[in-house]
Amino acid sequence: MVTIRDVARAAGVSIATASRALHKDHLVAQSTRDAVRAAADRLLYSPHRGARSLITSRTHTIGVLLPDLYGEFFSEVIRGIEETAQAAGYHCLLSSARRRGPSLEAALRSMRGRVDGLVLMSPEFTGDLSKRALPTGFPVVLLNSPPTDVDHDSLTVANCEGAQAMVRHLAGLGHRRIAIIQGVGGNFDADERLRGYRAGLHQAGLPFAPELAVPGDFSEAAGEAGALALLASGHPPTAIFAANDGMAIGALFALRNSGIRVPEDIAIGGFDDIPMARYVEPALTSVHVDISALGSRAAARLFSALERPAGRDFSRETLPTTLVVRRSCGARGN
Amino acid sequence: MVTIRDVARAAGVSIATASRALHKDHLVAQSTRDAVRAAADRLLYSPHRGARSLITSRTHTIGVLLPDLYGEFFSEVIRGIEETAQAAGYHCLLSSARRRGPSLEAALRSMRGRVDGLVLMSPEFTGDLSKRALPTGFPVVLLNSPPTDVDHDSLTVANCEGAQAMVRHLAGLGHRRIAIIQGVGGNFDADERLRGYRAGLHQAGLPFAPELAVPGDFSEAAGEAGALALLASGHPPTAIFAANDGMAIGALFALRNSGIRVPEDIAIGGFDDIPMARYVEPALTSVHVDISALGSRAAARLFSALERPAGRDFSRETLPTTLVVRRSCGARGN
DNA sequence: CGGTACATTGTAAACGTTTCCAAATGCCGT
DNA sequence: ACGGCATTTGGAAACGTTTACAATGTACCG
Repeated sequence: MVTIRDVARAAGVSIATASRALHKDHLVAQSTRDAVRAAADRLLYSPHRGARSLITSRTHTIGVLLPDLYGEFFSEVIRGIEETAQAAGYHCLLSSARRRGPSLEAALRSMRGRVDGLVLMSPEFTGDLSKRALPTGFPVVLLNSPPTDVDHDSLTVANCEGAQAMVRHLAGLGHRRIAIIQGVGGNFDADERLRGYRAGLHQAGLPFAPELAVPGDFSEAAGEAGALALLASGHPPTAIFAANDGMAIGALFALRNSGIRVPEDIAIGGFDDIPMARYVEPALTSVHVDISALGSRAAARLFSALERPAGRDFSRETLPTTLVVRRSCGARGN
Repeated sequence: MVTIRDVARAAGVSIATASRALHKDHLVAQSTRDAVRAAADRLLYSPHRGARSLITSRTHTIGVLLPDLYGEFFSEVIRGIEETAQAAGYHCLLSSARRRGPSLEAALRSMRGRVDGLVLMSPEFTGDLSKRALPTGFPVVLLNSPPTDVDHDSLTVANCEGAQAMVRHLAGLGHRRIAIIQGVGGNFDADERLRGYRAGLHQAGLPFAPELAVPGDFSEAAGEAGALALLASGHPPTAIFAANDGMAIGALFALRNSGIRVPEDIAIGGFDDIPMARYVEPALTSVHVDISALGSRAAARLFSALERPAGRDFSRETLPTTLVVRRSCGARGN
């Protein structure tokens, strides 16, 4: 492993000069700079980032901690983050913490000294563990976390509004029995989408019927199960709002297998508008979220926080959602 | 930022003792060990990994370098890698290098001193740059790379066999004009699948017709375009083999929009069997690859290489593929 | 009671960088 | 000719760890 010491020796200078020649150009003579650069190239030198970070206390790496890695949603978030990070000259240390609590805390602590900041998506984040798990003042951008935490930047999508728009749209098509397949309880996104669902019902003058709100966990399998449960309930709904596209696609699958036509017999709407949504049959009506932009913006926010280290006020931004009407909801013209 | 020095002072011992108390249990008295641990807990100490890696020359991090981050395939690979890494106490440094050449080389070099080893998926990897970009002897596991490189472990899927099985299956259903929507040229997976396609044709006694081999790039959009091109060609095929599921789904979409029934008018087969394959309509016949296991095994292989540092012989393993018959190919019973 | 072995602890070097500070060199103005 | 300044360089400290080695104390054995 070739170190800067080897480069210095090869170029016939001290390691201090070698170090300077490799970045701070103006402090070193042109000729020695060239010599050092040449030597470095020849020896295929590349600096040991760990050692550098020790002295500069900058790792040029951000941590990315997600609740899970399955599915297009997280995939797109990661893509957005990584793209922005790479453009800014940063690396991404990726980790998934399946549940909160000690596991999340341990994951956070194990990142110390490895990352300059953190993008943390934890819809179940309660805000209390940051004190224990993170050095105070450590730059963190929270993704889709409850608004209880005011000590960090945070980025959310307009869950409630989006869900409400979806339900309003379905009601506008004449549906009076609109079911929801929920996300997992205690999850901020899930709760907000449920809230939007209820608000939409209320706005349309429809009652909230508990038997039309079935549980789920954002997986395709849960969508299947949810749809089947609704069918089995004797008095099925005429429209189903799934709290994410994965479940909507699972529901679509289950209905098709049960001989139910979508949208003629039952209309379906999803949430997130993952890339796959437009390709399924029938194409899925969904609440569009610019997922990769969510990641992108989170990373960008983090980098700007890394520039202005302290004394800044934390912001909370909500990304807008838009209803994307496709065939699965049965609106005419699609 | 609390260092081991603070912990030592708080516990009233030297930093050496503090360090020892935190892992090498047997070299320190029980009482002091407890005292140090208590102090560390109280101060929320967690060691600076960069500093530690400097002396141990172990980062407990592996680099993951993928050609792209879009789509379920990469997403599943990442999931498999991360899961295994986490179980082994390792972190993942994720990066995407859109093309080979300087960008890939730079990405590799920028990882020096940050990672203990590397999982590198580069289907266009030519093997020559490893000398320049990587220290010799640096543990690397290649994913889906051409077999030209014998200096590294490598993991591949049975591309050729899988494609061949698919074509054989389609031919067995009576199809005589079987088209392929190819992957991007120069890509190892793409080339192998094309080779399997030709072998399958040959085996079925069918000629290779150049006009039935349209280009693609593994994206849904390419699948759409490919299918439309085949339709526009005056004499369309009766079956289409898309070199991955993304393109197959795109093709499905295009055919549906063109009023072509699948599988009645045209049969379709894909490759990879991404999770979404079974949910589309009609469910997609595909060549199953255990994608997350691919990532998992790559990581496991890397870890075992990290144990036995040198002098080992490099292995090349090929993951088997199995044909999964669903409705899109028109086989009876599905 | 002296010596040896062991258990426990501390001192200091090392890892590969960056950067502060001082030293060396050459140039200029007076 | 000489002091002062600018430019370029090197020595050495520092970052937070781990660990080889030395030092201390204690117990046991003869």
